Amino acid sequence: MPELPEVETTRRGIAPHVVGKTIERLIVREPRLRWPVDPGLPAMVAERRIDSISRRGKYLLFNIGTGSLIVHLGMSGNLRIVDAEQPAGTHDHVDWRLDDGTCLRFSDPRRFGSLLFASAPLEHRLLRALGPEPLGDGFSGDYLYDCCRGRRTAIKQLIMNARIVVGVGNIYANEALFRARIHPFRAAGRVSRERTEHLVAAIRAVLCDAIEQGGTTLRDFVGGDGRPGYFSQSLCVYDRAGLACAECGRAVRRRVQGQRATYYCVDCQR
DNA sequence: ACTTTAGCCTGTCGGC
DNA sequence: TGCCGACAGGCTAAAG
Repeated sequence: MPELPEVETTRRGIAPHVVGKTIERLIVREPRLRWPVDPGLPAMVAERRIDSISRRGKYLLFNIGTGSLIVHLGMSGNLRIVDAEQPAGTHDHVDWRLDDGTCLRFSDPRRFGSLLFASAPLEHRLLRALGPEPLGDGFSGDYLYDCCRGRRTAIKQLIMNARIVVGVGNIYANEALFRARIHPFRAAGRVSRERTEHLVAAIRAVLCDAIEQGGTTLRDFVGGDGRPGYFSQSLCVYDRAGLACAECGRAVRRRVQGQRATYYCVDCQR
């Protein structure tokens, strides 16, 4: 499941193979993604040089002279460098054919991913209202504390809200709350100033650790080089219902919160 | 203004 | 062996 560390791992994996090269042809085999891919998109990017690949939250931006090609991996998407001769499989929806023969392939079984073009990507409807980057200066204990004021929503749901902070999905929200020893169901407005500081530090730490380990592979995530991520081995609570908490030994609890699984330690998290 | 819910998709897995 | 329902989940839009 691509969250920020997986997207960043992908970015780092593919950048050396595509930056500085020119898109000879963009092949869209399946336009039915999260939003239908604009039929005019291949023409808009053809013959353009990829100057850089940047990331905003979970979006990857292929910066070409006239704007950016925006890619979101959804929950099952991946981008890989493949041999152009390799036949496309059922879920290989898009190919970037580059001028030196390199082929970048977008594969996404569940088709929750997206592919769009914007001349000013940060002003695009989907990116405009995003909160600060969790690893940037805009995300601080003060900021998060301000966001929590008067909110009755659970702290876990608040940190997963991309308008508050980007890139924190279910896995890392669970892990960060465990590290910060905060109960996921606690009302955001009842988290102390000191604890929001800890939470910010925990979110940063868990994301950095995951990036260092190439992301988390649960079933099918692979980076741009096709290798899985190893952070799964470092998970303390996620997907560990019934197993012993690494801190106190008590069984990790699983509860459904807002349609998604929440894992936590009843003793360690308050 | 905030909070909740439905919906988009398909592969995988447990139960029968 | 095969069928079926539940589950996985980021994100938006609409409803409450």
